[in-house]
Amino acid sequence: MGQRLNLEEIGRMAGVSRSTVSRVVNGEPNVSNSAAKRVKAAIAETGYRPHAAARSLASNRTGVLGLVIPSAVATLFDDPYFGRLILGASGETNALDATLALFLFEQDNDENSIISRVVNPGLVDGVIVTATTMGDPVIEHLRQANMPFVVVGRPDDGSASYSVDADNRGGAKIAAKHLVSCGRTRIGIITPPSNTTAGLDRRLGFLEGLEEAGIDAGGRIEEGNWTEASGAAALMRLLESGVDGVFAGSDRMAVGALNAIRAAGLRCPEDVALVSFDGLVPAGQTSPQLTSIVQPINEVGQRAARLLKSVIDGEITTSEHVVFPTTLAIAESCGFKAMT
Amino acid sequence: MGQRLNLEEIGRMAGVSRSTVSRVVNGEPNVSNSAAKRVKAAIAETGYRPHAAARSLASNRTGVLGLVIPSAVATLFDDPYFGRLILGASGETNALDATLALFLFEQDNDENSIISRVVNPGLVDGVIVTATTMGDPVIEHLRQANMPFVVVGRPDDGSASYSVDADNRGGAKIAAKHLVSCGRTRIGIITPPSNTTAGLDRRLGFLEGLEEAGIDAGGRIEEGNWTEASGAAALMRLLESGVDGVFAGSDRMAVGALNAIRAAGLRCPEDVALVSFDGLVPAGQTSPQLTSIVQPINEVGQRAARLLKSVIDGEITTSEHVVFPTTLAIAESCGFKAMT
DNA sequence: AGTTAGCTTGGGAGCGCTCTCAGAGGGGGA
DNA sequence: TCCCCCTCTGAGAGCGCTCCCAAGCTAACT
Repeated sequence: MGQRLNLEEIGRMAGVSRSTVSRVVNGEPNVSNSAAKRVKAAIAETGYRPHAAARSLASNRTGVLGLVIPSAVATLFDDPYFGRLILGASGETNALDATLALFLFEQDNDENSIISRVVNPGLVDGVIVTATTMGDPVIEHLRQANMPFVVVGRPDDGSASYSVDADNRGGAKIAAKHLVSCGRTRIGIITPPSNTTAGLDRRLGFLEGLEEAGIDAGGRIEEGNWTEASGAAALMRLLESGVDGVFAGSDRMAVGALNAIRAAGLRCPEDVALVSFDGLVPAGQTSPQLTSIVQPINEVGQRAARLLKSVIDGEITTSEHVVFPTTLAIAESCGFKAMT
Repeated sequence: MGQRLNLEEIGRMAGVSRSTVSRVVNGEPNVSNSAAKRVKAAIAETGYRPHAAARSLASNRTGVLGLVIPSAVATLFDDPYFGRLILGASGETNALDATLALFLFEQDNDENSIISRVVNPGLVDGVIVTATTMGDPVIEHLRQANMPFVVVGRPDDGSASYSVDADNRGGAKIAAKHLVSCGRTRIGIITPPSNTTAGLDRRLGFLEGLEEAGIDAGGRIEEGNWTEASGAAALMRLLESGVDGVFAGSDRMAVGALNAIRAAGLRCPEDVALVSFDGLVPAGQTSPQLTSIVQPINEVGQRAARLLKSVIDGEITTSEHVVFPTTLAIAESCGFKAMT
C-alpha cells in the first residue's frame, strides 16, 4: 500500500514528476508524447481523479456555479418555471464541465444562513440569482462579498452588472394587441405581483399595447401572486368590470382564470378570451388550449450560466444585459380566427 | 494591507494563534472566555468566513451533498415529482448546514462525464441517487469509487445499503381495493415503465389488491412512460377491453387518461372511475378532482438527505431501508360515495 | 510543598494541488 | 563551432485549513 492516489503517486508510476502529471491532467502543452502516454496509462490504470478541494485551494477556483432561488417554496411546487430554469442552467453547467450548487430559500430565516454559505470563499466561483422580488437583500450581500453574480430577470435598480431576462414588456404588449386583434374591447389584465420586475414589466407592456391600439384599460387591472387560486380570484373581480378579454401574467394564473371562467358559467374564448404568459402548459392539458406569450426559460438558464462563467473567467469587463425575445403562440383560448 | 483574511490574520487581531481561532470557529470546547470573545469580535469586525476548499482539503469533508437525477429531461419539465424531491432534499440539506449539488443527466452521453465528476474526490461527501431505471450503472460506479450514497426508490438488487422509498406496492394495493369498493368490476391499470422498480411495485401491488378482492385483471394491463400522452394512449387501449375502473400509476398519466376518457365521449367517474398515484395534482386543476394514492415526496427527499448525512458521519453501520407509507386521498374521480 | 490532573494554548506537519522559476537538453542559424 | 532559443522537466513555495502533540498554567488533593 503506497500513497493515497495523488499526483505524486501517478508521477512515481509514470516515472515523471508531479508537475508533469499536473500538466497532462490539465491538458497543458509542452509535454513530450512519451511522458504523456505513460501518465495517461497510469491514470487509466488507477482511475485517478484529481482532488477537487486541493485544486480549488491552490487555484482559487472551485468549478462550482451556484443557483440561488429565493422564496421558492410557494411556486416551485407547481410552477414548472423553476424546473425549466434549473434544467437550462444545469445543462450549460454540465457543458462547461462545472458543477451546479442549488440554494433554495425555504423561509425567511433561512436567508441569512444560506447567503453566508453562498458567499463562503472556496465554495462557489459565482452565482446565478433569480431576483424575484424587488429590493432583495441577496444582491447587496453578493456585491459586498465581491462574489461574481448574474441576475435572472431585470434587476430593479442599476445594481447588477450582468443579467439575463425575457422580454416581458414586449411580450405583454403583443398579448394586448393580440386580444385587440381578436376583436376584444373590454380587456383586462391579471398581473404578477407588483413587487417583481416581471410583474411591473408585464403590466407596463400590456398598458402600452392597449394604448397603441387606442383602447383604454378602464381600471381592469387585478394583481395575482402567481398561483392558480389568485388567478381565479382576480378573474372573478375582472368579471364584475365586464371583461371580454383577459391577459393573465403567468400560466398558472391563467389556468386558475380559465377554471374561474368555467365556474362562472361562461365560455372561453366565446365570452372571455384569454392570453397567458410563459408557454409552459403542454398541449392538451387545458381545454381550450392556452394561447400564450412564450418565454424561452431554458435558454435563459443556459445563457445565465454561460454568462456567469465568462464573468468569472474575466472574459467580460463591461456590463451585459441579455434580453430574450418572447413570442406569441396562438392556440384556442384567445378565439383567434385567421383570415383565409 | 496585511494578509488575506484567514485564520492567521484573525488570530493576529485577537492576539491568539491560528489554532485557537479555529477552535472558536468550529465551536470546540476548551477555549477561555476572554480569548473566545476577542476572536469573535475580530470575526464580526472583518466578516471573516472560513475558506471552504481549505477546510475540505484538510478535513477531507466538503459539506456538500450531491443529488443525482438520471434521465431527468423527459420528466422534470412537467412532472412536479422531481421538484418536490429537490425541495425536500434542499430543505434538509440547509437544516444540516450543508450545500446541495445537483447533477442532472441531460442525455446519455452526459452520463460518463457527470458520473466522473460526482465521484471526484473532494467535491461531494456523498450523493442521493434517484434510481429511476433498473440496472442503472450509476450505482455501480458509486460503489467502486467508494462514495457514500443513498438511493431514492427501491434498488433493484441488493446493491444498495441505504434507501428511502414510498410504499408503492402497498399504495397500489389500496388503489385496487378502493376501486373494487366503489363497485367497479372490470378494473385495469396503466403502469409506469416496467424497467423501474416503482413501476413493478405498483403493478404488483395492484394485482395483489385485485386478487385479494377476488377479481381478475383479465389482462387489462397497459404500460405508460410517465407522460400524459402515454396515459391517454394506454387508456384508449384499456377502453377496448371494456374497463369501468382504472388505476393510473402516476398523476401525469392519470391526467392524460382523464382527457382520453372525455375525448372518447365518456364520463369520469360515471363510466370509468379513475384512481391516480402521487397526489401532486392540486385541487381544482382537474375536473373531476383526482382520487389519488399520496406519497410523501418531500419527506422522502428530506429523509434521504438526513440518512446520507448519517452515513457520511459514520453514525450508521448496518444497512437501512426506509419505506414511507402511502395514503388514499379520496376525491371525485373514483366515484366513491360514503355511507351516511 | 509535591504531585497530578485538567484546562488552555501554540506550533508543526500535512492535505493535494497550482504556479513560478530555473535548469537541462536539443536543434537551427550565423 | 558557438550561441541562442525553444521544448520539456522538476522542485520549491504556498493556498488556508485541521489534526495532533507538547508545553504552560492553574487548581485540587495528598
